[in-house]
Amino acid sequence: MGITIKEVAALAGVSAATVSRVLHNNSRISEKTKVRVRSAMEQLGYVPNIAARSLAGKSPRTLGIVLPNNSDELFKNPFFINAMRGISIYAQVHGYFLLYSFSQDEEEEVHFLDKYIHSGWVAGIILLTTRENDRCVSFLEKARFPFSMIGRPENLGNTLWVDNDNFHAMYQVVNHLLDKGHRRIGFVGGPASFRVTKDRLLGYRQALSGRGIDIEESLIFQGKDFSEEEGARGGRELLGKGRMEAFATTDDQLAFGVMEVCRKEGFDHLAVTGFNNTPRGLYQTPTLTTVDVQADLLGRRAAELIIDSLESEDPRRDHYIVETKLIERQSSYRRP
Amino acid sequence: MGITIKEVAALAGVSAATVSRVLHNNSRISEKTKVRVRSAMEQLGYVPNIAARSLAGKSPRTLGIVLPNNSDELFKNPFFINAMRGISIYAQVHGYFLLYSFSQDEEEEVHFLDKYIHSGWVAGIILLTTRENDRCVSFLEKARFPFSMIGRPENLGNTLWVDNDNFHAMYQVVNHLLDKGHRRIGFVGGPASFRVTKDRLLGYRQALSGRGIDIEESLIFQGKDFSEEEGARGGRELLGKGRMEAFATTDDQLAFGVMEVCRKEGFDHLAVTGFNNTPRGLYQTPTLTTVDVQADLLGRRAAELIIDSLESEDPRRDHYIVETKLIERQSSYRRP
DNA sequence: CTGTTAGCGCTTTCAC
DNA sequence: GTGAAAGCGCTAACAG
Repeated sequence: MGITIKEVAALAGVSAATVSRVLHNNSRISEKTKVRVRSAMEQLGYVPNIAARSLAGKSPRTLGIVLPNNSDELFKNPFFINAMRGISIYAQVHGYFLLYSFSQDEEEEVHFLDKYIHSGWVAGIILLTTRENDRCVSFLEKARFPFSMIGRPENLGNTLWVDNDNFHAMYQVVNHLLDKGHRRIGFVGGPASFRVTKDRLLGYRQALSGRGIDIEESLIFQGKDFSEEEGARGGRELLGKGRMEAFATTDDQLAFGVMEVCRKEGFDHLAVTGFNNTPRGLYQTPTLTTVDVQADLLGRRAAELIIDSLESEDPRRDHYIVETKLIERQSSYRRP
Repeated sequence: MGITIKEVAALAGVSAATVSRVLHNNSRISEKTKVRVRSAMEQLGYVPNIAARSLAGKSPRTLGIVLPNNSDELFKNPFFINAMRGISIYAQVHGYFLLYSFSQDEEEEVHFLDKYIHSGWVAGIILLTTRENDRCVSFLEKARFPFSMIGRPENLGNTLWVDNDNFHAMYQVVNHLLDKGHRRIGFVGGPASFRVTKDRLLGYRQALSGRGIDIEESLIFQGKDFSEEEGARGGRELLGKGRMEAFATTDDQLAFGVMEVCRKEGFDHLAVTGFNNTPRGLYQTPTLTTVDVQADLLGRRAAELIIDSLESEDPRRDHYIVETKLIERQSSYRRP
């Protein structure tokens, strides 16, 4: 397999225990031996055997990540891969490995978590999405296993989380639409059970009432998922409610669906906005105004939270709010 | 952490060794005890500690995957995430965990492999891409560490690999273009050092000469990478070579670049084809004819090869050729 | 068929 | 400051 601690010890002329101490930067070890041991490790290309370390009671320095597999959202939306990359960057610097798996549904997710936890393979978990009454969250809390999550938890106990200010993001979007002169603005969101949907809906409501505009409940559509099809369904439904001016959606896929319907029905001048800044938005006509949620930064922060909490006894923070960026493109502007 | 083998043994009234034997389906163990042990495991919710198992000389049942981080190809092209999912599906069934990391460049890739190997954390590696004189391949071969790869290796010793028939795929594309009546067809490829580029170029050559068409070397462009910008550069260059009719590219991103240039220069009737079937191709005008390489199946097969070789002494196969699918859309048809 | 025992590589008391 | 020794949970001879 590889060089063991004993071989390093032999070359450096010390005991295995000493090598282990050098490895962990133990304070009471002479500079001289430190140097000697380090050069021995260097020479032999020593890499600690993680299994042994983990067995001996140390953290395996590995994080588990569960990816959803439902829908093709995963592939059309670079959110997850970006988040994974963000996680990877921080994990790398801190010497953590990353384990992943795709799951079909919530039950399977919990199943994976169970395996992760009891296998002794991982020190902590990162959850990339959050539902209402998320079984993963409750499972991890019950097991008292360290984790951090993207998305704000229902009741923040000691939970580590990172999220956008979804309320504010949508508030900003709707105000942007209002600034551009649109008044009768519909809301096309994903499942009502998702916290993001709720927060964004709230932002929508506040933005309108903040400008003294009455909210028409019939202009609020919440789909079964975040797909283009649901977007189309929502768009069609709202177009049936009389003269529309704009659609604030909670996802680019939904927005694409709405745009498609508008095109077909001859309303291609209506404003539409999305969320997530997927590449395709750039190639629509008109180009899609959207919100960049900074998935990589969300991932990085989530990694930061869990790793810091694993490493230090009194971690400095338990959450981060990651800024969103409104990407103003053509689709939100007033067009003839 | 969790239930240990001893606790299971105690409950079942046997020794730890027996439990271990049941775990591994050892033949000479009585049905009765098997049942008893299994129910004990069930009751306690026993999950083997992988670190201990791995330390005791068993395979850690974990695979390492190195993802490229260069360029944003990773995010625009769902190839990798699809391949990862394919891998995950097979790995899951066979009880394998998956480790991943993103790397900046070849050097870092090798660095990761080194860590993977010597950490004792992984039993095998899957490489998702292959360059010419790939340092990862040579590194793994030298270390005699089990791996499988997507892409055909330079010299297939015992290497496990899976690939499309890239020659045939491009051969098919070019014949399709010829069938549609195009004659003066340019080639816009990625870096010449990649095997895929070579194979596809060969397919291009063969298809033309097979129809008795002279190959103009000046119509062959090979870019620095697979980006849209390089595609545009290639497109511009070829448009300077006189009247073109079609462009066979080796990647959708390249194709998008070519289409953009054609549009700008007033040649939007020229045919263009891509590779990889990225979602954006559907939303181009005209919609992009492309080749689906079945990334998920490539991944699944790669996992199959490495896991099978790890599990059995005489694995049945050392490679798979995964079929490609020509997706005929508007961009390859003759337009006024 | 099943139990006993040694040992995988590392960390961690406990001595010195 | 450093070494010796025990032990983490599991597997694999070796006995019986």
